[in-house]
Amino acid sequence: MARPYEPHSFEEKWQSVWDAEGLYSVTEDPGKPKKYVLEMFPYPSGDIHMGHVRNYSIGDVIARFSVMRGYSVLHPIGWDAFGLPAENAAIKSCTHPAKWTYANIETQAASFRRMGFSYDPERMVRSCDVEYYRWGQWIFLKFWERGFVERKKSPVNWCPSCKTVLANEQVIGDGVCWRCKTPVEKRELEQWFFKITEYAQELLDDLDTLAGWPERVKTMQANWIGRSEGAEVDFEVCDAGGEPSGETITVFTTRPDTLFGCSFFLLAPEHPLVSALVSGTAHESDVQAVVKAAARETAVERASGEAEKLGAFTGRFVVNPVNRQKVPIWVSNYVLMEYGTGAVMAVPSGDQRDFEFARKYGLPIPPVIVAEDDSLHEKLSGTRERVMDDVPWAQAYDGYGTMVQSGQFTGMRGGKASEGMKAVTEWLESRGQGRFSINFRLRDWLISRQRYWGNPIPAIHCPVCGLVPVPEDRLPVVLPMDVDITRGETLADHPEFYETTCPRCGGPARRETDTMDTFTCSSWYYFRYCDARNDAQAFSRARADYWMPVDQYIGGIEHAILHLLYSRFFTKVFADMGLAAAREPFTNLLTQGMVKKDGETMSKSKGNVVAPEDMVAKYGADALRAFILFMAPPDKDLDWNQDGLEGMSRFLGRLWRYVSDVAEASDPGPLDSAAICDTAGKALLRERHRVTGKVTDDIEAFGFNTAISAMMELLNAAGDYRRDAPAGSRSAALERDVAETLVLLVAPFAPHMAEELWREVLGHPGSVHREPWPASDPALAAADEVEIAVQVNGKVRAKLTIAADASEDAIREAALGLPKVLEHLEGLTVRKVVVVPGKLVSVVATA
RNA sequence: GCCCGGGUGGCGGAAUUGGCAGACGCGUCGGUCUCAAAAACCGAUGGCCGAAAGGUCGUGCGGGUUCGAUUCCCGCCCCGGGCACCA
Repeated sequence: MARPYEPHSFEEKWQSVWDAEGLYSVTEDPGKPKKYVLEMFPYPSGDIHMGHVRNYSIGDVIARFSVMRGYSVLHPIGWDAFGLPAENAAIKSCTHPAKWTYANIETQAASFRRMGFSYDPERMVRSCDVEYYRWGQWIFLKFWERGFVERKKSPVNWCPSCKTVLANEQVIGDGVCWRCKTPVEKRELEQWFFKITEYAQELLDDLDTLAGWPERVKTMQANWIGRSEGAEVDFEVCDAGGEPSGETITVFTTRPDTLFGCSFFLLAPEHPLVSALVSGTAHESDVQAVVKAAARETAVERASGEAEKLGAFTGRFVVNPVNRQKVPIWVSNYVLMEYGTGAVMAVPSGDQRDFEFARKYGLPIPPVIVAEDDSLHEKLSGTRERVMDDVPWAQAYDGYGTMVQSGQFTGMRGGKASEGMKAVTEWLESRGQGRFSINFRLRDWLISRQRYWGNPIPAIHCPVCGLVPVPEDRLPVVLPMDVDITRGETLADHPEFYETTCPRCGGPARRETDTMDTFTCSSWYYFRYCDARNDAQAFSRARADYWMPVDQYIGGIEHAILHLLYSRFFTKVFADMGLAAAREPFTNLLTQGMVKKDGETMSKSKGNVVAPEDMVAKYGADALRAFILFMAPPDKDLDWNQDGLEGMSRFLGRLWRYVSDVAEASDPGPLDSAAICDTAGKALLRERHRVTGKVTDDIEAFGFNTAISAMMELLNAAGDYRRDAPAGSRSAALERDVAETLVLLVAPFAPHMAEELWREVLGHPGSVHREPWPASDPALAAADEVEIAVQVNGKVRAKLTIAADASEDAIREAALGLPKVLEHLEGLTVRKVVVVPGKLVSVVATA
């Protein structure tokens, strides 16, 4: 009597065997094509959740499938182990972040192992290990050497809850911290930056090369980089007496074609010139009021665009270079110091914000671009001088149209990237008062953090020499373990750490006490995996060039900008440093959807967490893995439902029983397909080849749910054959072939059961996971007879069974001869017959 | 406001160079087995009308193209996500 399907009797056994056999250890193999399959490495939060199960199950199927398809597969795992939660947990439970982190890694790794994921154990990295982070420091120094590191004072985002600054990318939604969702504050601080803006253009351009990325991720990155084409225009400032002073303020504009419509000029409240312009004048108090009001606005208000537009006149003027007209300088809160130059030429007829501001403060709104169908078009067409100072419009017009009241440019076509835009810019350029310019929204990456549990920035502040890098041969700067985090201490509270001497002059100096953003650790870990135990280099070029780029990257959409943009930047700098050839890190990207419960994200606070461990305890890892992939396509959100898991367990049990039953007969030897002549046998043989082909195609297209459906169909067909075909006529060789095929197909999804069946039940000596993927013969997959639907006037009236290779004429004739069809054609004349071979016949008839 | 993604049975979902809507699974109902239950197996299962044969409606809504539309086009509605005073 065959054993029942009891996953707990063998799942952990095989995990040990696989480890002992070194099944997942991989080295560079020039004889095979390589494939680098990578899931985003996890933060060791302690317990695994369904999102992990889903993410890593997807990767594991792709990795195992790729091995069976003959690739040399790199499939590593590691831990993104620095970060704030460890500090918070340490404070809460009076322990050390390191202790908490390493303990979590241990439990989480055990859970991953219990899921049966196929990771190369020799490549595991932990970003909080000095063997790893020392190379992060080395990279920092190399970036510094090449001019990509900068320490500067600027308005930065401060999270009051995390008590540290954040990069722009880490402020999400309505101006809240990406990690704790607290509204961030602006502070003027001196901080460390990576000059990611130097790569803005390439980061944007190369999105076009990423054919294997979801369109929306590329769109989000493109929007984030925010390239604008336009011009810089120099405006001469008038002195207090209203006479041109020779000094200029430059603005960036995407619409130089509207320059003749500039009726006022704006400065951001934080603009350094503001106080100089108004100090001691009658306008000072009004302007200061606006500046103070702007400073009080929270990031949330300002970012949402809901803050009311406030402004005050400075009493001063600039000269519009195209018409020498004097326009008043105002200060307003809707001008951002961070974008462009912090100064704006306001064209209220062409920009909605300027329009609203002009209406509020009674400033002129001279039209300069009018649409052909606008009532003003006829009135102003060809008018060079300004004759009209207001518009009968309810809002600004920013579309294309004819330039009016625009001097020698009048009559040209205006609008974005228009003829007029080019002509005005060229004219300015010829006079040295402007130039074509490109502006990016992307800011430099702020990488310093005022936190303890991170990678120390290898820099020294010397009162004599200034900022001095820690010399390469003195790396690593080791993170001291005796900082008392339970009292909220950071490195800045630890003189033993920061008191040092200057490497350049030898005098007393202070070591930098900020640590690096954890996103710096995750920006290059996939390079380290290629050569994880190298203690002389971050990684060797040869190994990196063998494995990189990652062929398939899998992770959450929440990193659409953050981690994925930073990693692309690192990879480009590495390439320019000659460290590796790849200019893009991830060739194909799969962003998996969230796992929810009753439409909500699972969280402890909502009390709706379904623990994967409980599911494994009840149904085994195989059922859980297969089920979470069966529930929905990987990129879609899914709602957890335990009943379905039970169903998956049933399917695996049926498969187990089928293979066990078939294996009871002695091995009949290889199948001769040509020997299968009976209808039932041929049908099963066809199904075996059809399904094999479909599972192969589906896995390649990430259609894991339909791949599993197809296996179910094959098992159903095999069961029907076993049940319905007369005992004497059944082919043992066919059944054996179908059983083995099913085991091979299911191996990436349910690796333990497949292994138990393969080795113990079917009696093969080696691992199923080293077997070649089963082949599908399209000739055998094709049916020799097909059923065709016959429609009369658009409605299916009959079915026709006919040879698959029947000619169109034969199909037409057979269809028109069917009794049902004749019945529906009675009294009608056939006007047209459409034949789609293999699909249907459509008869059109009228009275 | 702008940009993506989505809307298909009781549920998850399947089907797209336009060709039989609802594969596969869950659930439900009925049956076999059992003293009984569980497990397992078999069968039915979009709505409406009908005893049945069959008919008819049906892929968010309204139009259009076509022999034929879940699929293509036009105009909307709803849900989810991203961006948002970016000059």
